[in-house]
Amino acid sequence: MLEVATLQSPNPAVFSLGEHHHVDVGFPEATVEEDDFLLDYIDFSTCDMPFFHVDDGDDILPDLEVDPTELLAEFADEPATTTVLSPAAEPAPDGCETHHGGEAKTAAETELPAEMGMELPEGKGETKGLLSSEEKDVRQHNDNNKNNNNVGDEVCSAVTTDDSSAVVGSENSKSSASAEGHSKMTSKPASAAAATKSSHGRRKVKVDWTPELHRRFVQAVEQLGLDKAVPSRILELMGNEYRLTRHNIASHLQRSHRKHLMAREAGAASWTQKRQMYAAAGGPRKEAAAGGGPWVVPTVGFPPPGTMAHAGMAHHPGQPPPFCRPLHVWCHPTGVDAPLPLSPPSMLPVWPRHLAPPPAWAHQPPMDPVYWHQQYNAARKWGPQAVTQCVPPTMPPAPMMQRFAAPPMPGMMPHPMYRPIPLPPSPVPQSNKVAGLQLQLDAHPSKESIDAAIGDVLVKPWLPLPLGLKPPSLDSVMSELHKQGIPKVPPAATTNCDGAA
DNA sequence: GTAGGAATAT
DNA sequence: TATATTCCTA
Repeated sequence: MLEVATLQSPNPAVFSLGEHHHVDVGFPEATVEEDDFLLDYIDFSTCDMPFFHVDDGDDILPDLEVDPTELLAEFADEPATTTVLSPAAEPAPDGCETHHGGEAKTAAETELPAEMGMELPEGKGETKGLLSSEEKDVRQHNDNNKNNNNVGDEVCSAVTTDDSSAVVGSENSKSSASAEGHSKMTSKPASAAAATKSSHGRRKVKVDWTPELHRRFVQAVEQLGLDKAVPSRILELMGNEYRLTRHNIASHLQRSHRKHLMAREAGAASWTQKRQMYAAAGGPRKEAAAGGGPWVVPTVGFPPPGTMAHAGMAHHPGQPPPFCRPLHVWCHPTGVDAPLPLSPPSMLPVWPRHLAPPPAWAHQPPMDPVYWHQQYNAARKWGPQAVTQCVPPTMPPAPMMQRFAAPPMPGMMPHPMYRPIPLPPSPVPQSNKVAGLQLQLDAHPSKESIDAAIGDVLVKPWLPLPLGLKPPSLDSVMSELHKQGIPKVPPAATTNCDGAA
């Protein structure tokens, strides 16, 4: 028998936006709070809603894009395969046996070692020039899956999604053993069969990155930390229940990152424009009387609209600034996880109303050098764009407005965050001289990294410094931090992550 | 040989 | 546009 349970989420994913968030996606170690919190880690850029609202639980597996007409046409050319594959003609116990039976007699199978399913290289490693009947088999079963919601078929469809899901190993091993045992005609693991099918020069069946799948992906990225979020590791964390390949992950990662950066740039342009408009207007506007609500132009640079800090930039004076999601990580391409439209987009807080205020950690960054090392690496890998600002849910008691990312989750890598550094006088009056602290990446940077960061501030349109003002010196930064009670830089942390002092 | 990631193809 | 595939590099 092929494994079935692993191909379905143990518990149907149920999300709600109510007061008590029932979040259960069957993701290991994910408690309700953690999971929910993870969602809020994600900068939905345009997103103010959790990734998705899933209550059907049936659409967990990646959908496979199959054109039935194409299948029919293909099968018309291969009668032998067609007859074997017909579920009606051969109602296999698990819905897959017919599938494997069909491929059993192909030349492809005879050429393939039984071990292929354990680790089939994707891409260039694919076997080429094999027969295509098996792939067609798979496709037909995929089609059946969509129509029948058959568990067994679901297994098959999941299998077809991938050719080398064995990266994780354990589950695949089970699958292999099952596949081997379930049919005399199938000595090959299910994934191997899929590999065969996808190895005729024909493109693999697309993985449909459903919201659930994407969410798992994001969770994995979050868990790993941006600097360690590489396809193989992501794949490990996601498990192989979706039968994804490293290339699937890599492709999605690449795409997501690209979108992320594009959104950043677009937002940067938007922000620059707004700032210019503000400058032309001559100062903060008071719109409360006009019914539009008061807002102030930020005193420090902010990421583009939709990012946390951008949202945080617009808070009512004297009131706690809205909390912002710290990590700008990718909405689902379909937009199902996209936020409700903000109106005006940049003026609303993004901290979910249904959530309790974040805990106190939001006000104080961890001082663990390892942590900052990770932040540094993340910034190095993803660039300063990957680092976003975040404001605490409530104004901290200290006369310093710090903006830090979400707290390190148990067992999770924390996120890049900004640290406060003194900000030169801003166009907006500051009641406190440290109220305009600008946040900067890397809590304990080397002087070089400070300079680099400052340079970035000067360069990045969304981190503008007032014209004619010079960035603060390192000494002034440290002095101010010391005044505010922030521990001095640990010696070990004063070096950058390359170990250079 | 393998993995990551950019570029390119579909 | 989303995804797969290829190619290059480390």
